[in-house]
Amino acid sequence: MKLSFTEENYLKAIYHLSEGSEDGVSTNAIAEELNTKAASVSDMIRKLSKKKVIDYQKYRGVQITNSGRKIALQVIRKHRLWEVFLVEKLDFNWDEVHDVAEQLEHIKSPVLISRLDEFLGHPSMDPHGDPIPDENGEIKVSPQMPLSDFEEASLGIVVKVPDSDPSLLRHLDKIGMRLGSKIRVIEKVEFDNSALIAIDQGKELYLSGEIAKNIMLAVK
Amino acid sequence: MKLSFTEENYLKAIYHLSEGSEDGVSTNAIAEELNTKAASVSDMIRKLSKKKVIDYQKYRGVQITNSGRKIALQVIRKHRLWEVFLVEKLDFNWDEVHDVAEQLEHIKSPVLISRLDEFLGHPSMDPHGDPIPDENGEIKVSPQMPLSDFEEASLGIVVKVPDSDPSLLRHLDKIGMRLGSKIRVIEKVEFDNSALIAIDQGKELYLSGEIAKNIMLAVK
DNA sequence: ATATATTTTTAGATATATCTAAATTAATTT
DNA sequence: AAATTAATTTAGATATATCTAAAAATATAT
Repeated sequence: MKLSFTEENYLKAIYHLSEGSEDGVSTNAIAEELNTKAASVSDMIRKLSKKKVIDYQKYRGVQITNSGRKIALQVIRKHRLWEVFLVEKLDFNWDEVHDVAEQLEHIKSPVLISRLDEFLGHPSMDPHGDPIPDENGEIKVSPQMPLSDFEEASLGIVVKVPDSDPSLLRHLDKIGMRLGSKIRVIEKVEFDNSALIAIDQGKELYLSGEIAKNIMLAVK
Repeated sequence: MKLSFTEENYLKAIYHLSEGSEDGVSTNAIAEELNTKAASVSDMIRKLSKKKVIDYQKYRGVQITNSGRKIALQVIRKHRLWEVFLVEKLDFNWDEVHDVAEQLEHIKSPVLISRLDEFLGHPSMDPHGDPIPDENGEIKVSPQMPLSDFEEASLGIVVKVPDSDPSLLRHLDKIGMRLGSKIRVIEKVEFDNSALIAIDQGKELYLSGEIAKNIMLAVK
């Protein structure tokens, strides 16, 4: 199955949007995710449906098929392996890799990715803590929960952060939060869902609810 | 100046075809180089001309401009650096890298290439002996001549081989010829332009004229 | 259950990159 | 210099990926 650059991006978006919910993915949701218009999405949905990578009934949203999921996971695998390469080998910061990986993930080569995987030592996660699917599309997910759902006086380890927002990642750099950081949730502010935390036993600081819900901590 | 994937490929082809000759590059020559039709080339030539990367007068062929040459050389720089990466870091053979590099050369990232260049130790040539232009598009060329032009009983070092023909490269592997190989031209056969040679003081063998004219040897 | 709002699809355009076939221009031969 | 051949361009299609505006279907509110 050969998909174009654009088709791969649609499929990836549909995969991400269908994670953690059984419902079909709506046209509008896809349009928003890809910064395009619902009309364009309708067209593309028809194409992808014809290629059997999604199931689609008019006005009922789409569901990714097994073969579609497999393709999406291979694209995601490539994206995350390239991110590891950029950070580990080329000294990119974690906020600089997303856009470049968005391009690199579409390079077509049967051998390139397996060789890259080997060169990098078969990493299990990318620089933001997202798991890297194996050649068969299998993913190992560790149990985790957003910082915002942790209770007062609880402890956790940062295992995942959003990968596509450089400004958030630079802010995390500034406050010294990285993968593996030990977080103590000291106090939760009901008014705005912000939280007072300490990072690696350091200075205490407030984290907005918006950030807190995007930081995933390991659940033992 | 932003060029599309396809525009970059046209410009690269025009650059290669205009090397070593002052004449304009013909529409047909470009079409053949890119395995497309003259009609398509005519369309693209108009576009590139409007962008001032080539000079063009109807029916008179095209000349690459300074700004066009600069862009072409940056694409070539990327292509060759990626080839070095694939061979040096990912253990690709020299006959496997061309097609992948054709894709990788179009990745747009201001920092990626300078970091890659540094990671690779600022290499001066690619796996086939082609020089890698620097950030300013400067190329250092060593004096060289095709094996076919060497006289009987002369000696030379292999400094360059064609990059885009895997079958030739695999053949060179088989006969043990690589960059740096010492070549002794023992005898030249007038009938078919083949040559009897010895590689690295090894066994003697005949090389067809077709191959001999594609192998570049250093001139003292 | 009817009216209103929202979502989704269709219809019709635009832009890129390609093609074939026909027309035009240039080059070559006699 | 006219005829022939070759090269190049134009005209008109096709396929992809996108858009806006209008129509149709579904969901929500009263």
